[in-house]
Parts: sequence; C-alpha cells; structure tokens
Amino acid sequence: MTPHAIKVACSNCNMRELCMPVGLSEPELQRIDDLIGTRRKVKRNETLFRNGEKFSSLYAIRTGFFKTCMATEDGRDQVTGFQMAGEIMGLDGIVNDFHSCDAVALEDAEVCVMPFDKIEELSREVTSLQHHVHKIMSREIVREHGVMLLLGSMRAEERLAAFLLNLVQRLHARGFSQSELILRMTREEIGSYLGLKLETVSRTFSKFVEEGTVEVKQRHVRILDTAALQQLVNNQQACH
Amino acid sequence: MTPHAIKVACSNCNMRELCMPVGLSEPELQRIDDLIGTRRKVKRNETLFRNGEKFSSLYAIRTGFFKTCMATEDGRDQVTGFQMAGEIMGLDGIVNDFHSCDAVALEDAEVCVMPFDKIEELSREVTSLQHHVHKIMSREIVREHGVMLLLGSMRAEERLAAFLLNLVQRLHARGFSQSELILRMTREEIGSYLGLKLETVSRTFSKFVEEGTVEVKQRHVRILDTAALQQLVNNQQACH
DNA sequence: CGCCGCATTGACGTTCGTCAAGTCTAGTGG
DNA sequence: CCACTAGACTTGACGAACGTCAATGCGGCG
Repeated sequence: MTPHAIKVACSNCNMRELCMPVGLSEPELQRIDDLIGTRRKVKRNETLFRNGEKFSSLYAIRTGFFKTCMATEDGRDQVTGFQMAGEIMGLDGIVNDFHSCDAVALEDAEVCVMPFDKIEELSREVTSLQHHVHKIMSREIVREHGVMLLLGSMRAEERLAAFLLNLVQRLHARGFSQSELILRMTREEIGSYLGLKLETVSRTFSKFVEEGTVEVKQRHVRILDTAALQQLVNNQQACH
Repeated sequence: MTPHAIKVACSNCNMRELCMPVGLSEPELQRIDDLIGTRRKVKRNETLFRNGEKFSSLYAIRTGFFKTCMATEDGRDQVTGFQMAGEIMGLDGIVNDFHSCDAVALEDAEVCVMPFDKIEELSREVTSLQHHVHKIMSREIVREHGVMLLLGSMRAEERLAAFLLNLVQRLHARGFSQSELILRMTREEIGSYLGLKLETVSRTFSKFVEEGTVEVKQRHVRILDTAALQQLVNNQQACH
C-alpha cells in the first residue's frame, strides 16, 4: 500500500524487451523513463487496485504474478486473467475513470506505476509510444476473444490444455522452461478463469496424468507431451 | 465490396452523440470530419473484413447490424459480439496489423471507414480525440470482461436474460423501445455468443414465455417483465 | 404452391456440478 | 522433533443442466 519513491528507468530494466518500451529506439527509451513515477511493492494476497477505485495509472509488472477478477454482487468472483512480468494492468479503468476489477498479487510483486495522463501526454509526442499503447490495448482485446472462444465452446480438457500451453508459452518468452512450470494460483482460481469448478480442474489434471500427458505434483507441473495438449486445443471436433 | 467515394461529415451525422465524436467540441468536430475517408455499404451476409486480412482502418457503423466472429480451425465459429449503429469495429486488427476475426453484416449496413493512421495522426493533435480512442478500446475490454463473467459463471437462463437486457438497453440509447426488439441474428448465433446450443436458446425462450416474462414471435421479442430478467442476472445464487 | 431455412419440441446421453469424505502439505507450537 | 491444524487438493457417488439426435412446425420467397 505504501508507494516507494524509487526513481527507476525503463532503459536499463531487464523487462524492456517484453514491456512498455518494446520496439522503441534508444532516444525514445530515454523519454519513456519519465513515464514511471514510482514503483510499488505489493505483497502476496494484497490488491494493487480494486473495483470502484479511482483510475489514474497503468501498471507494468516488474516481478511477481497477479490475477485480475470481477466480483459479482452475490459474493463470487470471476478471474478474468493472470498477469506476469512485463504485462500491463489497469486498462479497464480508462473508460469510466474507475477500475472495474480487482488486481491481486498471487506472490510478492513489484510494479511500475505509470500515470495515465503522462502516457497520453508523451504518446502525443512519441509516435511509436502512441502506437505501442494502442497495440497493448488491442492485444488485450484479442486475448479476451480467445478466452471467450475457450469459455464458449471448449470442454474441460480442452480448456485446461489451452490454459497450460498459454502459461508455459508466456513463461518461455521470459526465459523459463518450455515444459515445467509452477502454478501460482489455486485450483479454484484456475477453475474460475476457465469457467469450471475446482473439482473438475483437479479431475482433469488427474486425467492428464493417467494419460501420461503431464506430471503434476501439487502446483508443480511438467508437460510431457506438448503435442497431445495442442491436439486437444485444435481438434475440438474429435468428440464426434 | 465496392468502396463508395461519398465524402461525409461527422459534424452532421445523426449518430454523433453515440459514435466517434462523443464529447468533442464544435471546432474539434470539424477536424474529425477529415477522419472519414469514405463510406462503405455492406449487404446482408457480406463481410466487412475477415480474419487474416490486412488491417488499415477502424469502422464506425452508420446503419445496420453486425456480428463479429472467430473461426476455429475445425470450421466452427464463435460469435464474439454484436454491433449496432454508432459502435466501432476493427480494434482487433491493431496488434498484428491483421484482423483476427470476421465482421459480418446481419442486415444491409453502411459504415464509415476511418484509416487508422489518420486516427493516430489526428489524436496526436486533438487531445480529446486521443482520450476518446482510449476510452473506446477500454470499453471494449470491459465489455469482454462482462462476457467472460457470463460465459464462466452463468446458467442458460441468466445468460439469455443478460443478453436481452443488454440488447434492449443499447437499442433504447438509440431511440428504440425499452421493451420491444427485433433480433437480427439466428438462434444459433445467439447460442454461439452465449456459449449455448441453439436448442437450449430456443428452450430458454420458451421458458421465459411460459413464465410470462417475454413474448416471442420468431425474431420479434417483447419484454413484459424487465425486473424478472434483471433478477435472474443478479441473483445467480438463487439456485441454492 | 412447394421448398428451404429457421425454429420448436421431445427423448435420451454426456459432461460437469454438487456434496461429502478423505489425503496431502506446509506452517505452528509444544 | 513431532503432533496438530488449516488450507489446498483428490476422489467418489449422485444429480442437474445442457448437448445431441431426430421429428415436426412455421413462414417467407421464388
């Protein structure tokens, strides 16, 4: 909750290949550094922002892992996404000047706070930043299209396969293994994201293990047969 | 398919209160007029753009009704949204410079073609346009969060109720009735959007009719008890 | 008038949710 | 060091919701 007044620079951040400054030239990078007002540490289970809070900034994840979720009036919540280092959060707040979901750290994390008025100001001058901001928002729209496809037309196995492949692919882009990963979220959170109950998630994991597709030991997952998972995601009609 | 070289102006469009120029001042409105290169007519069942096509423009709907859908590799497609007059299409294309979904007219339509490079150029100069573009993209992200919630945690009745209320609310903002609407899409398309099969959509309509909540005659729907539908959307836990 | 696409309805099957019991693990305190 | 506990996870039995398949109805259009 306490903003840290540590001045930092994108230009020497090790996430710069994956984060806000993607595709910017060296001089542009220098200007982007002004964007980041402060960094902020968020402990596990703490929220970065909440539904209803005033929107003022976007957040770039430096370290750690987040979930975003919408709370329904009746107390349940739907996880709308999982975010890792280099990804941007807070885009939901722009429309109404209020956040419409919660961002919760699933492990101790640190984010760069980017005041949105500064982003708009700077992207009026730096064309490539402007375009990059548009791309980030468009990417989120396309990602959500994918989730809609998943929720609207896939069966449990297909959903979990798509989820695992997506996670491991994003982790791989960050230098982690292509086949091993540690889940930062509970079965219930996975289920919420995938539109399934936690028991179904658990059973589906067990089924993958039986079939020799993955090894699962609590939150540690090793993918043994990527092709089999990929097959599930593509060949949705196999059930006929 | 044939672009019409009709020069038109936002400043005297009757959709200007709902479309691109929302919240712009009179002099700003003048400048926005330059945005619209051409208009384009799209006949029923024709596509405005397709998955894989090069992205160059956003489209504002002047008249008519569209669906956007993603085709899966195995031939099925998932409807990701329905769009009506004043709404913007094509945002999915910005990330990769290629469209990632199809836009299909469900009735004869006309759209304003807005070259995206012009939008970026102009929004570097007109601050309020810049902010408006950001809002439009953020609104789409929030809308999709809502769909994810619907697909991930609602039952068939709740989904259809939310769908009808959303449609009628948007139509009402355009001067149509609060209680009557004509569906421009088939049961199958509704089902695809809501993650249900067409038979389930049909049965759910029939159930609403039995309960006296709506009247349905083919594609003509009259909502008799808005509160009952609203109740369904909110009180998801009623099944306990 | 007859055809075709869309919609409705019924019977049946599958998938997933629900409820409940039981297991595993990490963290705590004696 | 080990017993204890709480939270997360697994597994089974059962039922509800929705999908599937198939027959039938309806309405618009050539």
